[in-house]
Amino acid sequence: MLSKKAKYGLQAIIFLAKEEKKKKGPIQIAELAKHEKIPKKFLEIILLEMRKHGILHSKMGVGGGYSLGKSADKISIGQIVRTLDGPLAEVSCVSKTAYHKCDECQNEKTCEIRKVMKQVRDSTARILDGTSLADVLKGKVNI
Amino acid sequence: MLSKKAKYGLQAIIFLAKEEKKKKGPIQIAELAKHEKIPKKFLEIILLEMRKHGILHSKMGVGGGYSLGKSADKISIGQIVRTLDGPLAEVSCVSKTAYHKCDECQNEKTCEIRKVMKQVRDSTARILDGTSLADVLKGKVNI
DNA sequence: TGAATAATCTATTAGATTTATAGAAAACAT
DNA sequence: ATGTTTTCTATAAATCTAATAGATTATTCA
Repeated sequence: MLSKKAKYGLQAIIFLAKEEKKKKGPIQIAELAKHEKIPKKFLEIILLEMRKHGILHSKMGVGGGYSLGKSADKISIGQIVRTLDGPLAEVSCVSKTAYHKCDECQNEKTCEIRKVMKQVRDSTARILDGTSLADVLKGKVNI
Repeated sequence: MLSKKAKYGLQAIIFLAKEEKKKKGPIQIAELAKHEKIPKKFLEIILLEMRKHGILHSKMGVGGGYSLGKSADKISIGQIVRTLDGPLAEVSCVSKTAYHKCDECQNEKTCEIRKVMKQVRDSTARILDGTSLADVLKGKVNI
């Protein structure tokens, strides 16, 4: 399950992307928190984390606030989820961004659990890395 | 990420399925724990949970132990993971087995996060529900 | 230069979840 | 009856999640 952190983060960045389109300047944490009904102090942590990963850009002081760190078609949902919730993989031995051997593992080459979970990771990554914020805004994501 | 519980459970049931093929009788928790290097008391809980879901069968007393609750081709990896770790879905509003509205949600119909996460759930479910223990034993799962 | 604004940093915390462990009770075979 | 094996109840340490509080730093503008 996605954590609240990831959900809040997705809500927030989608809002920022929408505002960006309207050519408004940066949005302040307080406004964002109020609009999306997210606890302000918690949102601070979330935004900061995304900024440190280059997904967002911030500016202090008067007229400051948060805006996208790159164009919406360059930010994938996969990047956002990884930043806030860690690797997509269900077992660390199939993670591309944070590989390490499972402690329980006897033999990675023959592990059948690994094979199944690799399929899951790959299909998840294909979807999440293949969907950008811009796609989401355009409603390009179909059910 | 899969919990240790789910990993241990998968290891254990794969071992049971292999032993079943050899026409041995039921396997005792102690033996299973030793063979798979799983803390015995923790394994008890895990096996019991799978038994209560009909995935495993148990017998008390001398000559007792655990065996599969149905044939290996009728047990999917999806069932096992759901039993031990809960729903596959990343957000509860796209879960088939445990649907409920997200608390943060303003409008489920238009939620773009939901649309992406529904794709992820569906592809994950397709893989995990489409892979049986029998497939795993046959090495039918390809990387 | 100084006041106001807004992000950033440090620290703490309540509560939930995960990963176990201990011991007693119930079921079963011989 | 006795030993074997699962099952139930209870507890606990460690970690993670979600959040809050307060001080600090950077920036703008008058």
